[in-house]
Amino acid sequence: MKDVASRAGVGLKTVSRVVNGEPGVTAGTRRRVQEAIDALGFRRNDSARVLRKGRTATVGLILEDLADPFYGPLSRAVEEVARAHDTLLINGSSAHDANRERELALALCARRVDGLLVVPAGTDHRYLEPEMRAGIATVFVDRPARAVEADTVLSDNHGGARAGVAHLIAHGHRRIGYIGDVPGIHTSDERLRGYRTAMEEAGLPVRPDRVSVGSTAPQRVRRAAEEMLDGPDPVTALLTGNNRVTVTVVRVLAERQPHRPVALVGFDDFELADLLRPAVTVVAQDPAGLGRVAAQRLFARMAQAELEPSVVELPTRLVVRGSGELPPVD
Amino acid sequence: MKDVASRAGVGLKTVSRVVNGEPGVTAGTRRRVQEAIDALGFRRNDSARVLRKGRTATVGLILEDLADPFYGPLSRAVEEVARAHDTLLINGSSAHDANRERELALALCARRVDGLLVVPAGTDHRYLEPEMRAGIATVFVDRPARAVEADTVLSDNHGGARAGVAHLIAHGHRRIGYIGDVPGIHTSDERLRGYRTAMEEAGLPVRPDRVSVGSTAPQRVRRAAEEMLDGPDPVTALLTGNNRVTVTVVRVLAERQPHRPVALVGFDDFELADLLRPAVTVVAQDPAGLGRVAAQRLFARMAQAELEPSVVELPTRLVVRGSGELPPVD
DNA sequence: CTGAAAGCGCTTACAG
DNA sequence: CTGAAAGCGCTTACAG
Repeated sequence: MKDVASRAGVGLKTVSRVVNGEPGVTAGTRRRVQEAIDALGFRRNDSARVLRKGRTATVGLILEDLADPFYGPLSRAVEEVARAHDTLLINGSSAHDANRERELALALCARRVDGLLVVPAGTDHRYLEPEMRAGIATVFVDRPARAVEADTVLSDNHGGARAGVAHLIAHGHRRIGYIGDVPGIHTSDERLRGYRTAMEEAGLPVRPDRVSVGSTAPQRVRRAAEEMLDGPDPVTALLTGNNRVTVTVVRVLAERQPHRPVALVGFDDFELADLLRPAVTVVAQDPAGLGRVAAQRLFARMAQAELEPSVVELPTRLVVRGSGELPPVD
Repeated sequence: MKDVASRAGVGLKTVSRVVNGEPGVTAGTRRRVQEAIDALGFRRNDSARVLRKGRTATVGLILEDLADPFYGPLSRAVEEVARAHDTLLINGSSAHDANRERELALALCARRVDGLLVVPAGTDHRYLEPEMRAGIATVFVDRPARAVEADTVLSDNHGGARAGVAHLIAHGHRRIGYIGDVPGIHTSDERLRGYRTAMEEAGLPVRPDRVSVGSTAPQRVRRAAEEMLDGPDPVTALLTGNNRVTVTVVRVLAERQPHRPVALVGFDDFELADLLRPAVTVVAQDPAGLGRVAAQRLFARMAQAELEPSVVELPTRLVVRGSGELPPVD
């Protein structure tokens, strides 16, 4: 910038004005400066700009795994909102690891992102309190923070699971199993609670051998499903707690064809669910909606730091396709 | 940092040493500084650091759409390589728009990312030459840059499509159609070329009414498929040019069941392809491999700017599942 | 072992 | 309309 100024024979500030399209420069001067810029191949360094301005025009998004199809649309929706605010997005995957989440979040804060969106992997987010006090706007998505009061955008996990099980009950099922994710994860706990609620509302027993929570690794899910299907008092229907679980259970059921058909409702929609036979009935979340609403809240808070923390819960939607409407077969 | 120094009664440089864990500070001094840091809630500002150091420890990745399942694993693989180099990743979606690609790339360059990975949407990348000359390492992924010589990592699109069509021919098909993406996109052109090569090698005619390229919008693909299936001289097999096209064609074929079965090989693998009936035979790319290899090349170039530009082509893999082995039915 | 000065590349506040 | 000075928050190069 100094070189441009001396080459154009003007002051530093004039170059700055031209580069930023500010008024108060005669056409002639502007042209001379522009020529110097072109000749020297000058490109403004936004890092230096940031240092003076105090805003980085960057927000961070920490999620579990960018390769999971649930997070692609979520991240993309955040990006679109950020773009509308001329802001770039730094993505980071915690890989389901609380330490990695923390490292990433603090690295983003050290870069002074203007805002931070976090899908919590960890169970204690007090480490973010100093950052939030220091002015980094923070919104939690998909799961609430633990031990910290902050803006949060969730799906109605309890209501969705409850509706899914009620649907199975309405189709005559009484022996319904639940296979879900690791306990302690908010979404996982809420969906299990929804299962319990629906069962209790129908006066049905919640038997421990019909509830299996743990890793979503195919091996574990497969074993859990087989135990429920092959026991002495086998289930006639299943609710699966997320898309990873659903996919494995669909595989297990497909292998058993043309055995006794088992009804299935999956939490989370997935591509091609309608093309499977039977097509899979799901409780659909809106990942893009989660991202959009959370990002909008983030920018609102960035503009107005003194907002009261709010919790928003987005509705889920039961998508009827066939697998959830199979009648019970003993 | 100034406040910390005066509170601890030391110089600025000593604080810097403590913050960065550099040697040459007595334990007592270190402790005093640390106490001041804690008391004041000091957090180093990495933006300022960047300005002095010249490195931002950030790389950018521009792809088409983060919500597309092809790019999730690719982006994630880049992130892992970046993480191994203590570098953050800024993602940006061009949304298939050349102008948006350019805006994003230049915005990332203005922030002085150390490196840039680009899945080209545009057809002329000369706009990046000044940035590359100025020292921003750049690698193109999945498609080559136009009008610029640079590192490039591709899939073997021609070979993959050729193998897919040869597979259909080996199963007795002679009337084989190709439905692909917009012409002008490198991957699209190469796959079409692979189709032609295989047909010509078998002495089969490449008829214009059996080749349809254009938008991957379901509506267009559906019409293209129906024309080839319902014409006077209908195809007995199809090669689809990417995952978006495959999904739509699978839908069309499923709706026509139990009509005359049509063989299908899809370019790109997709989740649950094995659960469809028939399971879908595909030419699988390795999106994570593309991301990994490209990112490794990027960091190699960042370390050693004078490397000769190279082009790497990753192999594809034919995954036999059933749809590609259906015999021709007239 | 420790620190004062200069500087990274911009913008802000002010004066002319 | 234009520019010189100060400063954003660090690190580098050097001296003590």
